[in-house]
Amino acid sequence: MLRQPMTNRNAASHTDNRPIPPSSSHGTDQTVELIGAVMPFARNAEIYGENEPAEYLYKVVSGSIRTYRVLNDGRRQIGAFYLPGDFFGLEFGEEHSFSAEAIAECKVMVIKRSALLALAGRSHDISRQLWTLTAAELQRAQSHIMLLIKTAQERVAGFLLEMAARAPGGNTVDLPMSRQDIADYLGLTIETVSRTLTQLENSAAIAVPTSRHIVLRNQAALSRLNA
Amino acid sequence: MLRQPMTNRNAASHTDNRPIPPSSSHGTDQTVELIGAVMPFARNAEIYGENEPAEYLYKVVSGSIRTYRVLNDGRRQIGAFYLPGDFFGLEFGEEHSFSAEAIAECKVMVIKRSALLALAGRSHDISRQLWTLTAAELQRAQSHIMLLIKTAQERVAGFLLEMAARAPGGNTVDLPMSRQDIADYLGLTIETVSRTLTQLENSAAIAVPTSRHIVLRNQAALSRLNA
DNA sequence: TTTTTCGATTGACTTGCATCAACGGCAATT
DNA sequence: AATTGCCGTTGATGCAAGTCAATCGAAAAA
Repeated sequence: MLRQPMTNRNAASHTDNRPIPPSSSHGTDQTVELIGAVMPFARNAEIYGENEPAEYLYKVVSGSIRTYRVLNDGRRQIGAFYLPGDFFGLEFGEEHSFSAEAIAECKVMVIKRSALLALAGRSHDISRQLWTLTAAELQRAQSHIMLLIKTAQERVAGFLLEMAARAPGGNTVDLPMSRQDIADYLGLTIETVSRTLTQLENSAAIAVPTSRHIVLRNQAALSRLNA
Repeated sequence: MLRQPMTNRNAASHTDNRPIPPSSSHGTDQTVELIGAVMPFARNAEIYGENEPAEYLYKVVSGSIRTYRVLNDGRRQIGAFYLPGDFFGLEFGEEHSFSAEAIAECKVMVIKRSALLALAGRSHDISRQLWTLTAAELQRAQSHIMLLIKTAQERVAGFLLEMAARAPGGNTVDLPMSRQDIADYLGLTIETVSRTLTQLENSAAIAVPTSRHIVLRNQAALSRLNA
């Protein structure tokens, strides 16, 4: 159940990667990307920390992001993975409820929350978009809850299907994250994730040509496991 | 891991308890309770089912409600418990993502979603309230996720603290729900819930004068367990 | 009062997943 | 080519929680 304190040994490094002033703003479209500046982040760099004031909303341009919480004894729970096109870091309250890190080098569009909220006060369109984003997060969290009550096989199958549905590319999945990240998302250990993948491979449900690249051979079988 | 198909054997009965037309509507306050009719539900009556069109938003007047999903093999996951004053059943999409049942006799205020959405289109106040409700649900779901990765003791302790924080009444908690409901909320079995409660009682953290009535003797110890 | 029923508790056992530890492959560094 | 570190895989062992089954109460029914 327990694990070494802090999974991500080589986290941080984070050479004051704070948002810089917006560069390009184009007119007054009724869209949330209104006032975005693109920022690069290095592998494992922290984008924001839990309980920090939530000054920005973020959109993934390239690469991928994980959000997580750490319990007092060091167990880490990953809340979500965000892929290109996804928004993250939107808070209703004033503080971030998770920490966020870059999984690998990535580019992230940064949108000032105060500007967004001001805009939402005037535009029904914008305020509806904020509601939309929160509702999408809620759906994700609810599916996540359903995952966490299942067996190891079901969790891994569900995870693979989720990733396949999100990233384009037919029945093949490229995982940007490590086994440790997957384990911390699914509430398992890396060993169990690894073993489960080989089980699924042996039962011909998937193929694992390289460890970060997975082919879904029998999507129906995976779905059957999923629920 | 598995359990008999469908936990709630004696559910339903549900003698067409569908919402009746609103009775009292008072002016045009900028509040979500605008167009509510109070409806009674019997113990275990279904208020709505998963995937049914989400026609209404609900507010608990008295009694309590559980929402849940059932997996194909019969495992039930309770999404949340709702106590007097709580809203439930708000959906961003067109369908309910959980089923809802009355835990015991209860009264529920019923608010037409279409009217609410129309209103939200005109009132920033209302649309902000909708966002608020969704954001509150999201927070709950995220805490629920954190619960589900913990040990049995930690889950039960967390659950008791959550209930104590929500219902007034100092360090004493009245549980409206059965052990099976608690188990399905925490991803445990009734036996483990029961055993864990007696453990907590033996370690003087709580007292259990009657099975639905629990006294928090050492809130600090419970919080320490909680995370 | 006695009986019935349903929920809660307890005990014995089984098992799935975590833990611990060793090993192998790959990429970056020297 | 050799070294170092990281990441993933595999095997052996232990424990926490699940399963099965019996019993106990308390509340409802007779």
